[in-house]
Amino acid sequence: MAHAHPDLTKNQALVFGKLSDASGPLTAYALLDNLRENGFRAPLQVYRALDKLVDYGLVHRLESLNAFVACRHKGCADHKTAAFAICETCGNVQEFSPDRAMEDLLRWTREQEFKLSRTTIELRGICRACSASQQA
Amino acid sequence: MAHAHPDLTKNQALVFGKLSDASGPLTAYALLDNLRENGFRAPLQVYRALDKLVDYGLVHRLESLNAFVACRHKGCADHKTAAFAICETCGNVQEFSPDRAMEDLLRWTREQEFKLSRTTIELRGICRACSASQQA
DNA sequence: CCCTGATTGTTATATTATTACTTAGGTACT
DNA sequence: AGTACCTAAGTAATAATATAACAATCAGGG
Repeated sequence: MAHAHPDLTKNQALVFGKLSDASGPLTAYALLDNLRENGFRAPLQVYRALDKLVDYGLVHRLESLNAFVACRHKGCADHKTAAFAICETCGNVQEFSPDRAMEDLLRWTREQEFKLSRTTIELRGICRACSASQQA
Repeated sequence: MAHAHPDLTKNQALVFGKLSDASGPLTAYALLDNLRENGFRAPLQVYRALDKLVDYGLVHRLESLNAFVACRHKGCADHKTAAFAICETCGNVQEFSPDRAMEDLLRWTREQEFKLSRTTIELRGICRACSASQQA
């Protein structure tokens, strides 16, 4: 996990731990409930930690779910080109790196002289496993 | 505006009208406030209309803003490949159609056998006009 | 007329996120 | 030690976004 980021504070480490252990995305309030036994009492404790973790590139926000996932994608802190495929049946999220697509988007931003700060790419649909089990 | 969609109901037409007249994205509650003089009283009136309009492809939801824009992109109801560049300084939103990028994403979905239902592509940054005026 | 289905209206509530202010901990300098 | 400064953390209140549940209305077909 050789990411370039400062040491995490106590709350950041707790939130990152929960997200890393989770099998899928968690909402801020799900994190809060999971962390009450660790002394969390208020939403802001979660949101503040999430802000930093997203800054550091350790966590991604899924805009279309209002939820958060730990980054599984080596090096994504570097180039910020993560995309997500979200299964609407099982809720699983797969992170991938659509390099060609990003090239095209970057070409557009250069042509338009748009100074890109971040990119959201989220695909919604049904994953292979769910399609397979559905067609029974 | 030759889109293929059923006739709009009264509320749908009101909401679509406001969005078409607007210079940028509007939130559901901004729409509600704008439509009080037209008899709107409750959020659901807006949300229900928006659901249909998004279905019909007349309106896009901007996930990263929790806001909605009328579609400016001819034919987007057909292939659902709209992308948005959102200026964080002036709030303007530009819709475009990143065909190459979508090809790459579709290739990925085929490889993964992921049944795509919808795609969100949103770029955040600073538009040309705002960069130009900033550097004064 | 009566049934049906779609739309709309209304109230209440759930979910997500932020503002404002306070308290605590560390570091650097004197 | 003292204090000035900065970051993190705690707390309370509230704002902003979205949905559930149910009642009323309206149009068309038999």
